[in-house]
Amino acid sequence: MDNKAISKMFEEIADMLEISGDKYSRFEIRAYRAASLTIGTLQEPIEEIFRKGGMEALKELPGIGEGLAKKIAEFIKTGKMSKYAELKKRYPIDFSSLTTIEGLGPKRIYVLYSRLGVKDIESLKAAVNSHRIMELDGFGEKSEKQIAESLNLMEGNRGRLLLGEALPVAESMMKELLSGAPVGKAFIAGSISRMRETVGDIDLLVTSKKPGEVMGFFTKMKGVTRTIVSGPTKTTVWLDIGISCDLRVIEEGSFGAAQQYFVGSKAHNIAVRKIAIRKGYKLNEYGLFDSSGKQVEGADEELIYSRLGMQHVPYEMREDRGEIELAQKHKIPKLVERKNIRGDLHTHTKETDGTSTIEEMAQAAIAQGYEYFATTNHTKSLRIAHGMDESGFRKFFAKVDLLNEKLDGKIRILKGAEVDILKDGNLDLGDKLLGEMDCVVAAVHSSTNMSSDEMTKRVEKALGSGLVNILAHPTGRLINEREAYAIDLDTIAQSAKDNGVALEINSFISRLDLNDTNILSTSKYNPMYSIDTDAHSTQHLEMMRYGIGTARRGWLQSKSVLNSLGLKELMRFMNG
DNA sequence: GCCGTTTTCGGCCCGACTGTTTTCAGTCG
Repeated sequence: MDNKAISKMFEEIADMLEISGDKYSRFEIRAYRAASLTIGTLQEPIEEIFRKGGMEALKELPGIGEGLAKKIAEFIKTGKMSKYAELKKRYPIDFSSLTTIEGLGPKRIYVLYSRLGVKDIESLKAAVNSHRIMELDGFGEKSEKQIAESLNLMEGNRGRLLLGEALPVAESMMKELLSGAPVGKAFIAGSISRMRETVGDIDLLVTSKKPGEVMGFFTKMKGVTRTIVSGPTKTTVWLDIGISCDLRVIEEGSFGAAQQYFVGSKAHNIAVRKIAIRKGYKLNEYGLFDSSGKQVEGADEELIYSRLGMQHVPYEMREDRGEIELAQKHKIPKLVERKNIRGDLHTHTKETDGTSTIEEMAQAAIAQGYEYFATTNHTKSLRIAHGMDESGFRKFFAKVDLLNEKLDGKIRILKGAEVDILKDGNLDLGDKLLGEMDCVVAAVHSSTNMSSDEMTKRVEKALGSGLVNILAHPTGRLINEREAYAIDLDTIAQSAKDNGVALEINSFISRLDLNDTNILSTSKYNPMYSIDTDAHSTQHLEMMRYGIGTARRGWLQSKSVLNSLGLKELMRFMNG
């Protein structure tokens, strides 16, 4: 994907312009940084956008105009960006890695380069070891030590964590703060609150009249390995899980404004603050202020949006992807919620690669408050997961029948399978058995490196079989591990709609597949979506919230969610 | 370099913390 490369280049161009001392204004530099943010957080490949819509489509992206669109097009077509190359010749410095060092920005990196020849991490390490950094203007003993520490930390840095890894940690920290420190309200903000699939740091927000005490408690909490910065309102610590955690302490009267500010995203906030300015206000984390400097809103987030003529925006939508305009028109959709979910349609048991029995899964699903759930074990060609053949399924289903009787309507277990879509598009179980099942989930698990054309045809054939109800993890990606396989989701979404097949939003923390942008882009075909956990144990049923978060990031409403239907309507869809 | 209910020029989001330059620039989010 070129997105990362282009985003990095724009950021480095900004860094180089900043130290060049040339005629460039700080606003021009800011424009490059804004564009870098836009492209870096884009989840559709930029070359795809360019291929479909050309220069015009590029210019529709926030912060991209004529000039930058040209540079992007140049890079997509030639693999080079002349502006970047020219500057790089003048400054052969690896800004993108050096700026990851705590306390180093372009200006100080340039000092290190011109005085000590530092141009990458290796030469920075050498400079630290020679103890020559502390002698430089603008540096001192502390700066050198901070750089040394940050270099050490780099080795253990895990980068962005999965949402499903970070959120439970944030929740337990929140609990510890509430029970041990003098705090009133407490709130998890940042990308976690927006349910982004990966998380770069944890942002916590609390109200307190004794900020000093709160900060003291916070820096000694479980999992905190060192304090990075510490002031009266803001403290940053490093956690043993390999990311940092910010705590902001504010007063009750500013809680809503602080929420608005720290939920983000940055792009959303900048857009909202511009609206505030146009209306004669100033918005910051302490409140909304009129031209005389008087606070007119602050405690309640909803009232801030309302004062700006906007509807309250659900956290998951705050990415500056069109939600600002919807909020101004009061047309924010009512997004799907946990309480709409009436069952889970993709789960496994011990019979294949799960670790819980069907009885345990049933009890756990009852505890979730579900009306139904589908047990969908793997089929025979997936040997690694001990996939079952026809006789295995028949034996298992006999057991399910007995259990359904025993449960006496407390929950309905639907008999199903996660059937492999074979290389030729055929399904990995006999039609007769598949036809008898309540819920057939189909998935690609093998031969994933075929062309987009072949893969699309393969999956289309399966969807057209009349036997499939749900297409599981449609792109096959594993976050931070494996790219999506090549497939044309537009064709697949249309085919799913035509064949009465639901597209899965797989809630497993390393999958989240479809992802938010996939949902946004396939919604125009109006297919149904099924938010499932792919649980391999009873605990995994808890992952439903990540799938719901992803669905909400894709602006999904419950009317498009298959498993928000009651059992009767669900069966009508399955048999239809 | 971007952008427009201030629309083709003239603005451009806002504040906290740190180290070191005795008054603030650089960095960060």
